[in-house]
Amino acid sequence: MIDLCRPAVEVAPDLLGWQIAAVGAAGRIVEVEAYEPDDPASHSFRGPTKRNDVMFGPPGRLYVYLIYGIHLCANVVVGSPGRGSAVLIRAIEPVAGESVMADRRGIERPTSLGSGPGKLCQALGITMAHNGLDLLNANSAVHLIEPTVATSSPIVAGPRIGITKATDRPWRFGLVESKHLSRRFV
DNA sequence: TGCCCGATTAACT
DNA sequence: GTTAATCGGGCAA
Repeated sequence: MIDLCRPAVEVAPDLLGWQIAAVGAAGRIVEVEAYEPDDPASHSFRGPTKRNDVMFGPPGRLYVYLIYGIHLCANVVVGSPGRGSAVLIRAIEPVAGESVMADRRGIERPTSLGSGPGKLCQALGITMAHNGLDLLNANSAVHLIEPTVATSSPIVAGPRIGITKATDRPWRFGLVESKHLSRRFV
C-alpha cells in the first residue's frame, strides 16, 4: 500500500495503473491530475466549504463534484489530512464490465468509455451519493485496487486541462501508451 | 437574493 | 473549430 499522505503531485503518478472498481464495472487508471492546497486551480484553495468538505477529510476518500452543471468528476483525497489535496481521475481503460459501462454511457466504442473525467463517472455509475466513500475499503461501492505488479509503462507529465488558473503547473500525468487518454500528451 | 462562470461533453458546421 | 446544455458555489450588493 502506497503512502497517500504525500503531496498530490507525488501521489498522482503513483496512482496510474491502479484499478478503480465500481458496481458491475472496473477500469485501470491511465490519466490523473494533481491539485494542491495552495493551488489557485484547486477547489480547496479558498478553504473548506460544503462542496469541498471531503477534500479536507482523511486521505483515501472519494471526492465527487458536479462540473458545468452536467458532469461529475471523481477525485482521490490525498496529502496531509485536513490540508485539501486531491488527485483528479481523468481517464480509465475498461478492465471489467464493459457492457455495463457501454450501457451507462449509451455508446459502444471502448476508447470512449472512460476517456474523460465526466465519462468515467458515468461509465462507473459514480454519483454524488458516493461522495466521501472510503476508496481503500474493498467493501465500498467504489474502491481502489493497487496493482500487484508495478507499472513499467512510461509516464508523461503535461499541463492540466480545462483550468484557467495556475495553467503553468505540469501536474497532469498519464500512461503514454494508453489509447484511453482524454487527450494526447504533446 | 442575484449573477457569473467552471477540473466537460457531444453535437454541430 | 465552435457552441449549447445546465446547476450549484462563490462573491457582490
